[in-house]
Amino acid sequence: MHAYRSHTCAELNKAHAGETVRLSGWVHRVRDHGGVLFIDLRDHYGMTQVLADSDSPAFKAIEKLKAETVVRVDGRVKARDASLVNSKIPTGEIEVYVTDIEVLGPAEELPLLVFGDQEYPEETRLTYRFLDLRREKLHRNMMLRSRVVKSMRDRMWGSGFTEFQTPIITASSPEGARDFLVPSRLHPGKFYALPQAPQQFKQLIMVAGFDRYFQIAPCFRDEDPRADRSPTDFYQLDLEMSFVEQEDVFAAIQPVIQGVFEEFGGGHKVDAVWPRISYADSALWYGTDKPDLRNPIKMARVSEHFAGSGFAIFAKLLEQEGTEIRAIPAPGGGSRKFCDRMNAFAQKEGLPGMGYIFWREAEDGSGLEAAGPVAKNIGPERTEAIRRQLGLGKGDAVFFLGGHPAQFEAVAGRARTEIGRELGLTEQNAFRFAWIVDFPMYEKDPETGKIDFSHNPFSMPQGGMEALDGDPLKVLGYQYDLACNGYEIVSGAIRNHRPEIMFRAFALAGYPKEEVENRFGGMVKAFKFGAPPHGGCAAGIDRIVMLLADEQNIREVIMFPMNQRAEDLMMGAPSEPTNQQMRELQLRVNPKE
RNA sequence: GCGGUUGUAGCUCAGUCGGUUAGAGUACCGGCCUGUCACGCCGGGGGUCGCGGGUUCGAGCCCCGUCAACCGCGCCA
Repeated sequence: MHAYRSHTCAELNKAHAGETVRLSGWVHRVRDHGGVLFIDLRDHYGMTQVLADSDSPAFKAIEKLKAETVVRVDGRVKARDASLVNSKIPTGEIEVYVTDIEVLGPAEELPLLVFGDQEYPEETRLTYRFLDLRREKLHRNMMLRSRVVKSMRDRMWGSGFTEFQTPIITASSPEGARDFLVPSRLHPGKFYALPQAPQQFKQLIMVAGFDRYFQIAPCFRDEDPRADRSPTDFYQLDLEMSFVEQEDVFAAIQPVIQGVFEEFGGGHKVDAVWPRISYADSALWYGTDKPDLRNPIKMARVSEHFAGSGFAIFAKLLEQEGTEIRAIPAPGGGSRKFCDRMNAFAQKEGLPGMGYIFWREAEDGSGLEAAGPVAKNIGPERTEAIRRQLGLGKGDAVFFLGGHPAQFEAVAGRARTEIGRELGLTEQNAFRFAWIVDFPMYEKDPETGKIDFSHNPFSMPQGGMEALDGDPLKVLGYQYDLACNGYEIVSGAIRNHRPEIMFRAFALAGYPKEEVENRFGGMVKAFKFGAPPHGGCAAGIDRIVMLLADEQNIREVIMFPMNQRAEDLMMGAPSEPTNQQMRELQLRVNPKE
């Protein structure tokens, strides 16, 4: 017989009754009844109840077992009496009467219990990640992740993509984030960088003529984390294609993403038609470039109704260059209490507040009445015009925000989310997708006035060279994101494969030709020797699994995540190097102060 | 770097208006129990109330500072 097991803990059923078997696993739970005791024995596959009574030679040893001890048991499969069947587990029709037991791995008192659904602080969970991973939820999440990655890989192969690996220790690549640097021993004072994405490599793979590439690629960024953003490193389904336009990339990736969401989305509705929304429209309608389209609320410009109106705050504001008044409709939000609560929300988010109007039945029974301070100030005609523009009626409300859009757009977006959620307007059990397109190539730093790339500098500007002769802030790129339920899950671009357009594009952002050649010399050189037009994208695997697992935090779908301060509490990273290491690298720590 | 929330037993939490010996559940230890599957019953050990200072006759509770964790902003696809 095998040293450890003849079956897994999920395998046995009535058909095995009478057989002598060997199982190994963790002691999940012990139920000691004195003369008879039960153990739920758990392994990766499932759970089997084993038991012993005082006649069993193993009884004495079993009595002493503690939770999470790893044991090997030998025993006889017993069909359970009909009244004793446990329908909750697949092995519930049988149990194993233990004749011999061996402790393979003893366990001390646990800092975190594996059974039950007790919640634990992240610090404990991360320090003892190996215990947390034994628990049902994380174990399930990691298995889901594994299957999602396999499904993506199969779908990519099925679509004619080939998989290649690119270097991890490489040169700095300007995706916009901070690089992780690795000191070079052979070249003291010089550093490698971990790739923020395999961006330049995959473009070079296209130049090398491979046509359709993909990779499940680790990406490294030295930035602060968020609940939906893993610090230090994360994984992307990275792909690149030659001789394609934007719509070709969409057509290639949509079946993969849609297929994965249909396969693993737990029956949630999955959009088959993904609208294209311009960056400008997305900002106006949703206050973000990653809108949650399950929420039907669409914001709108309503400046004209306030210009020269009796609502002095907004009327004055509109006299300034570049200001707007925007409205967030709130169907069903027509109560003073709700409006005040949302106003308080806006104030908490750092705005002076949101004016509002809501419509109710007039007290004298004469019909519709507009309530709220804004309605009084602007008068009935303007109020009615707003109501008509937004298609609102009795029981509905509308909130107003004014100023320079850049300053309130993001808060407006969060207020939209909050309103949709509070009023129950946001659809449940659905995944809603949209391509956000036409991103601006450049943005102006509000403080220094300096023009810089707003996203990836390697994107092809729409209109090519000629477009770069006009106002840089008006130039759009062939750059796109896929938004799903309020998360950005894919990002990509048609690349700029023409060196002369690249130099011009970088010059607009203030980078001289020499610097471009210096920093991206390898790629620029490659483009001089016959580069195909190409483009691609990368899908955030952690985020996709997070959505599929219905988790709010990305750490719930990563096997060994960092904490909020980018520390690995289990492995003790980062840690101090030895003196010897520092000497070899010819480095010295220069402390602050 | 900034803001919010939290910090009490191994773990999850309660702790009233500032008042006498800081509680519960769970885990752990001991005892009882032959049909449980979140087994049950009896008993026990376990506390720098994050840390430092202050106010007070008296602080887990109030004040100041500080540290840590998480969430958010900045940052970042």
